[in-house]
Order: sequence, then C-alpha cells, then structure tokens
Amino acid sequence: MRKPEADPEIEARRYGPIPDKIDPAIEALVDDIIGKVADKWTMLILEALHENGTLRYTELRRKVEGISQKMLTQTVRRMEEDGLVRRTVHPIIPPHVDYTLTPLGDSLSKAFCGVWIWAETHYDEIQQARQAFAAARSGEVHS
Amino acid sequence: MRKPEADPEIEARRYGPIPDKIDPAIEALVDDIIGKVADKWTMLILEALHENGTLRYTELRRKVEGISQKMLTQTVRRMEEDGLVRRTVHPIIPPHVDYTLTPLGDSLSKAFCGVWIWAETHYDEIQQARQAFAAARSGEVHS
DNA sequence: CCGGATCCGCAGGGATACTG
DNA sequence: CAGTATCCCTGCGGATCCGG
Repeated sequence: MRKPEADPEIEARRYGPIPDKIDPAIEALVDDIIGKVADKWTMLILEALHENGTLRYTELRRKVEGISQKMLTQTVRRMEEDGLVRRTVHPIIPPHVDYTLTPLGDSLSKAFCGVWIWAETHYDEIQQARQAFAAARSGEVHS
Repeated sequence: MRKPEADPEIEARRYGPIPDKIDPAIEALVDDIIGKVADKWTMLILEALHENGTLRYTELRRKVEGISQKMLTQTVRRMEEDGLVRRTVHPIIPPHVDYTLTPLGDSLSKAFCGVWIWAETHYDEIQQARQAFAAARSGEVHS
C-alpha cells in the first residue's frame, strides 16, 4: 500500500519555480509548521494511517512500533488540531475511537512519500557512511 | 533557490509500485532513519545548505533561526556521520569550518522538497483548522 | 575572535498504574 | 478500550568557558 501517489497539487507546482519566500512572517509560519510536522512520531502515524485508512487507538499503537501511549495521544491530538486527522468517538462500552486522515493529512502523507522512498533507497549508503565515519574516527591521530 | 528539483532516482520509482517492505529488519532500519531524518533541525539545516551551497558555522547558525549552538553542532555532526554533510576544517586562526551537502544529503533535501511545498501551500488551511478546533473546544458542553 | 565543549536547570518523553 | 495521572529520567536550551 505504500505507493508513491502523486499529489496533483504538488505535482502541478513541481516543475514551476516556487516563489522564494520573501515575507518573513510567512517564512516563520512555514518554519513553525515544519517544526510540528517534521517529527518522527507524526510521520510514522501519518504513514500508518495512510497505509491502513482508518485505525482504532490500539491498532494505531501497534502499527507505530515503539510509541508510548502518551506520545500517541499527544501527537494524534495535535494532528487533529492541525486538521491532519479526524478523530471519531463512538460512545459505546467498551469505547471505540477511530482515526483517519483528512484530505489535508492525506496530502501531507503524499508529500512525505519522497522521503520514505529516499529512506528505502539509501539506507545502505547511510550505513556505509557510518562505518566509514567510525573507521576514520578510530584511524585518527590523537595528537 | 528553493526550487523543487526532481531527483531522477526518486522520479523513476515515483510511478512504479514500491515493493512493500516485507523484511522486518529493513523496516526497522528505515524507521530508524526516518527517526533521525524527520527532525526539525535536521530538515532546516538541510534546507539552509541546499539553498546556500556552503556555509560556515556561524552563517549556518544565522540561517537556521532559533537553533542553539549545541543543537547545531550536535545535529550537524550526526548528519556528517550519516553521510549527509561534509565538514571541512581550515586549520587557521581564527578557525574556519564550512559545511556542505554531500550528494546523499542533496538527494534527501530533494526528497523533502515536496514537504516544503506542502507547507507553503497549506499553511493557511492549518491555521483555519486550528481556529475551527479552538472554536469547537470553546463551544463544547462541559459535561 | 571562531567553533565548540561543558555545566546546569527545566521541559518533554517513557514506563507504569489507574479510571470511565 | 481508550485514555488520564504519576513518576522518573533523558535530552534540550542558555550561559559560560576554552583551544587554536
């Protein structure tokens, strides 16, 4: 399911020049958004929901390996606040809450697609770089 | 300079099906890389170097607004270790150290390009979503 | 002087226990 | 089941010091 679907809106701008950010207020805003969005857990949750469509709390927790309940709740709430995720509570017992991407969240997950592809394509180069770095370190002359 | 240059390698795979990650070891590796790369400072440094080509420590510090010296050094060192950045020390007085992206780092910055475009395109929608969320909160019946 | 290492105070994240 | 509350500890930011 992790297919690199192209977001038409992004594709449309992909080969046109992006107006270089001039307005510092806009720049700060964009940087702020990057700050919230360029987060490990945000990205992994985004991916999990993009792959699975709709997930319940516990399902999401299982898909996003290693996340704590606190960070799952916290991150998903901020994503809801930012309009990336829709949270639906079914008032039954036992409780049933499911999460799904909004169109906005879906567009972001598509924007991140290139990064996933990059990671899948280049992870071996990173490992090589780390080994080379470690080798250089140990080979250094310690004055 | 923030142009959405297309990475040929990514573009080539963009419309083909990505082999769904099956090997859990690879998956863990990719998630690990995402964990390091999906970081606010990493992304902002990547962007600064992509825009400017080569920067000295202090220049980089000025381009990446709000970063502390500690996080700048720390992040840039990890990026060097992962092969994203090349760090060149000129042994002169006063010291002169400059940073530039490796081809690997450059390819990552291109992969992140879609996210920048997304942020620039949708930041107003996020703000609206936040206001709507706040309005819904204040309009709630508090039990 | 530049680049960065070090120390410290505090916020943020992890693990666990508890509740509607 | 889906969180909240609590404790604890890592990790970040800010200030200061240092080597070249």
